[in-house]
Amino acid sequence: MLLSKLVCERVKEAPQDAKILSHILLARAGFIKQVAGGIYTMTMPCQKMSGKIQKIIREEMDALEGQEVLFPVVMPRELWETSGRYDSIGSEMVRFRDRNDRDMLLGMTHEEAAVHLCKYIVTSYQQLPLMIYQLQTKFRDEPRSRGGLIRVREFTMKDAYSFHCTQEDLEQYYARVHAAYNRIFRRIGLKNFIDIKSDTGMMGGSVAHEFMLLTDVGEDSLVLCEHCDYRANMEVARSVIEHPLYASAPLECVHTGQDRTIEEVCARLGVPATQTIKAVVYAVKGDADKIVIAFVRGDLEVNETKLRKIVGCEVVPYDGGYNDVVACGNIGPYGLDQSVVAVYDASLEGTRGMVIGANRAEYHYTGFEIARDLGDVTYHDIVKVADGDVCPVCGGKLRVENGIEIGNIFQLGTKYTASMHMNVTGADGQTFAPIMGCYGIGVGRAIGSIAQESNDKDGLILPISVAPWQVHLIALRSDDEQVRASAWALYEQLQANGVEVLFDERSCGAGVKFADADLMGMPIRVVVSPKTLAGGEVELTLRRDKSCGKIALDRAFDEIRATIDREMQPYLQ
RNA sequence: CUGGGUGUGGCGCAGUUUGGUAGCGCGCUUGAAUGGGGUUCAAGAGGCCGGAAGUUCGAAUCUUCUCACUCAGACCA
Repeated sequence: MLLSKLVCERVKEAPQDAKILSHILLARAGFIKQVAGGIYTMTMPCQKMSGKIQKIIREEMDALEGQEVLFPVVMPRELWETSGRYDSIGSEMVRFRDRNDRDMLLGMTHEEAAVHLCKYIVTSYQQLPLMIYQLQTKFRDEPRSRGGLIRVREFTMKDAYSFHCTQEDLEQYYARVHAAYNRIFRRIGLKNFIDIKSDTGMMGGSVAHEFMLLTDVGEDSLVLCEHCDYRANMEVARSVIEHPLYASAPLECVHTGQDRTIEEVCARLGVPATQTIKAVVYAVKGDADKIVIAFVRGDLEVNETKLRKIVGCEVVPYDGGYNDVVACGNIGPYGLDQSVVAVYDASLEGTRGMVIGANRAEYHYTGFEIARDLGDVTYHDIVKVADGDVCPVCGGKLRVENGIEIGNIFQLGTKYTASMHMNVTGADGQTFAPIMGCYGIGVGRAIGSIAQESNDKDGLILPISVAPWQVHLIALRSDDEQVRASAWALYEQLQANGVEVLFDERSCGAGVKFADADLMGMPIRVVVSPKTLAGGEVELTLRRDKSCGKIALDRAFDEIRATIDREMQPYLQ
């Protein structure tokens, strides 16, 4: 490819709206161009990179006996009603009507389509296990896209669905996919990634893992143990809560004035935050009158994902102002309005001598003892793990880090096969609903992740396994007849022998060419110039460490090929 | 959805307070010089100032409405 013809504008200045490094670099290198919020055109280099990532994914999926299919992007409402998700998924799913006024939608995931495909074809246990997968554009109307390719509304995704006779078989296969995912991410050149236990969210199911690239700009919080291999998404992470026990005291109503926050009340009463009970108020989504109050120890934070699971519906922070139920912010478990749903965190079990809101303006109770004053209540784990907490597995210290989700795998169970009545006849002649797993990888996000992780001050450093071109050939002083002839000859020889070359044959200055090459990040740079030709040589530089050497012109092709082979080694399976 | 910000040649921005029909840098075109890290000089091309309505003799600038993008939060396989 000739750089002069490539539709890919490199710019010095980052777009105003690009905040994170991967976005800035991909935009500056001309790999992406925004069309609308969260919607991008990928230029040729980016598309080639996407293709190489997809190829690696295909190889790994095929090695798991995956069958590549292509599900439709547009599906009718009825298909999604069979699983109940037409109603349960919110406005992130695009719905529209076709010309016959029929309700349609854009698929954001394809469990329904996968079951639809298999339920009519797979009727015997002898056909299981099987896995089907696709690489396809997904559209999700994200409430807030951001970060260049990291979080977009339209993107290419690999999604895979497996069907099994037994849970054991699923688990065995799941482990194989797990290993394949590690290979995929390693082969596309990611380094600092891990897998963690995760919430199953709208997918349903029980066991799930997310693959996370560790980076400060990650949107997910991860809890990692420094001593053992306990790793979990903040949404599901647990920790051991220390239990300071305070002296028992009679319940007493005290005036606390305008003090409402834990800090203010603690300061006034001279107690530590661990001796208070905090009330966090939520409204049930879609039913503004229904209120959920989460009670946790004063020093802890509520994990809304955990809370959501316990109350069984969506909750959002309450902002309806103060009223009889939400008395001036002084809310406490004692004498609480019976109309609210109260959820008690496990950190409160057995506590005594605690300070709580009095459900009355300007007053708190002291000496609250939950078992004595409230009787039997059910405790749940609804708190957020904090940095430095104690690991629930080994007692070590937990660390909180940020990560980008680059892939996920779920053990779905029979949620879809059962609701959609997929029945398979077993060896015993009885029918059963197969157990499913599903597995996703976002291709565009992988590109963003590579850009985020692999770069230096001059630009991208693309792993050779996914770089759009293996070689960035530069002719310096292309007005020089000898340079032009040699560079073109080398370019044609490389191309003719299957080496992917981006050829900068423009007549501009050396600085411009080097800057472009550094920014675009091809792994191997070859320079032909009057200087190198004077010694009968060309120059070969590796982008990753800028290590540079001269090679004889007549051996250039072989050297380049050998370098490519050597550089590819770490990325082969 | 809540709260901020921004819309002016391809890109990054100034001009808006105090109305008088657009300016800078980069990029682009042409020519010359230079020739291993975004080089220099000269000459050009390119914008109905996001959109609509209004105020005014006159609007990028003032008023109202609207759209888009964006940041923080909420949300999220």
